[in-house]
Amino acid sequence: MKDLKRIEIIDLLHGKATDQVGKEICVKGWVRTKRGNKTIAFIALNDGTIIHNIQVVVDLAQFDEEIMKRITTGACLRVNGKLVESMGQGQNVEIQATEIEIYGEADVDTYPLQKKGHTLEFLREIAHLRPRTNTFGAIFRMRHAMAFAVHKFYNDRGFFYWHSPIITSSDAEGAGEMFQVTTLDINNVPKNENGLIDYSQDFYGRHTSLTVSGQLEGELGALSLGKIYTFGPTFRAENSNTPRHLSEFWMIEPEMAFYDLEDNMNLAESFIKYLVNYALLNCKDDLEFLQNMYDKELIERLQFVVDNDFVRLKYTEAITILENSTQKFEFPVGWGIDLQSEHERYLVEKHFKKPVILIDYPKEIKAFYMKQNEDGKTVRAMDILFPKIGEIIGGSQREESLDKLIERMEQVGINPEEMKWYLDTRRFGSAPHSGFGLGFERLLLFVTGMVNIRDVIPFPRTPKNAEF
RNA sequence: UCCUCCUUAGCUCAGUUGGUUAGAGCACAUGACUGUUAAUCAUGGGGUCCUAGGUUCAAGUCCUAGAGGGGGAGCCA
Repeated sequence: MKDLKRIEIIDLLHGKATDQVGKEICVKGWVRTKRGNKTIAFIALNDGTIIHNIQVVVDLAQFDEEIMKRITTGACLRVNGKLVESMGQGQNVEIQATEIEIYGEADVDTYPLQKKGHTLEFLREIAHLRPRTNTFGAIFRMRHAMAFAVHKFYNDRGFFYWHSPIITSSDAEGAGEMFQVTTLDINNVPKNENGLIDYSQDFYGRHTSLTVSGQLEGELGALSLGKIYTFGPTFRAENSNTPRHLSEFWMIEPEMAFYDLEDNMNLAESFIKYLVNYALLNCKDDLEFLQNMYDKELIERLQFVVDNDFVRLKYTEAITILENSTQKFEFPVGWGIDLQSEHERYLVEKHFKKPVILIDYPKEIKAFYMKQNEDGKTVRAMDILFPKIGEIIGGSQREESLDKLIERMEQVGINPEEMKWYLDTRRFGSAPHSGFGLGFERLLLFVTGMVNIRDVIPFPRTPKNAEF
């Protein structure tokens, strides 16, 4: 077989290789469909670079019947052929095959993917093969684009990418149940004289867990480098079985010295708009596919978010709106309650019909590190609520006063002694600062139009499910 | 964790008041067709009715328990 340089399908279809028309080229990829008659076959070949396929035209008089039989949906091919303008409709160019090598066959009796559509539930059971479908190819290309855009956004604004630890000894982050990390033999755990587990014999000589948030370590970065962001995996051992929760997910947590809550909101809003706009500009083919297949208003909704200001509202005002609404709520509304899903949905989807930033929550329902307002009742918290997916961002201005922070920790039962390293930020050169966390997969739900969070991460981790 | 619905061919599903040999579409195989676009048409093969118990002359169908999945709730990002 002639040794030709491989050209990626994205370059063939997006014009970068138009000068190749009339020449013999090489493409490599996986067979999506094969159809045809006794004299001619059409193979739709996809190499993952783009959602579209290149059509390979095979004159059956020139190829052995046995080779053609082995070319089935899912097989991987190396094809040499002449790039020509297509004689059929549906594509501009196609390849008239001269030589075909089969890299890998896909047995039709056992290969689970077919030409026709599958349910997302079925594809979840074969998560190791689903990236070969149009849908998941589009989603995971967009996942990459969004991750890249995150770094570009912050780099362009002078933020530093800060690596907070994945293994942590702090269990006071207060964001949820933690996965324990240990090398102790769990069948024969060493005990101390009090009958408790003797962690001094463990790998780190102490009790350790997987992080539930990089925020506390992020504050250390902000109070030295000025503006940092983290972007890494996060783990929560909550028994949450919903389409919006994973036990292993990715979170972006910027933290900025000298930012107040207003600055924090401005950053968060421009960040989300930047990401959505980046998707509109750079993921056009994939968005159009997802819109056609799953969500007819997807692109319109993304454009709406880019073009419109988010509503900014104090918690107290939100309670008033809810109390004055004619809507019947399952959970009663009153100042001091933690807003339920139905309340958030009413505000975002019915009352304002826009993303909403809620601020100044009662201190009792928020974390200890949030800055207390002068009213003595509320804290400088902000949640950004999105249609359909709910809370996409949670953040706050942080309490910079050492005394107030210690007082609040004692009120909620956290021992300040164990958080000495964190309190040192307030003890030495404390500064006003703010930050927030964005759930990466929740953002992906919004930009892809998917409705189940298990469909926007390659290998979802949820309670009772850690296959692959 | 709670509520609720679902589990029948490789996939998506039908299956009546419990009753003879469990069906369809797609996929797959074979054949037809000189260019198809999720090609089309014809023919054919293909079943642990989720698992374990129970009721009954008789269970895919009814009952109990379990497993897996969907949706909703809580927790949150």
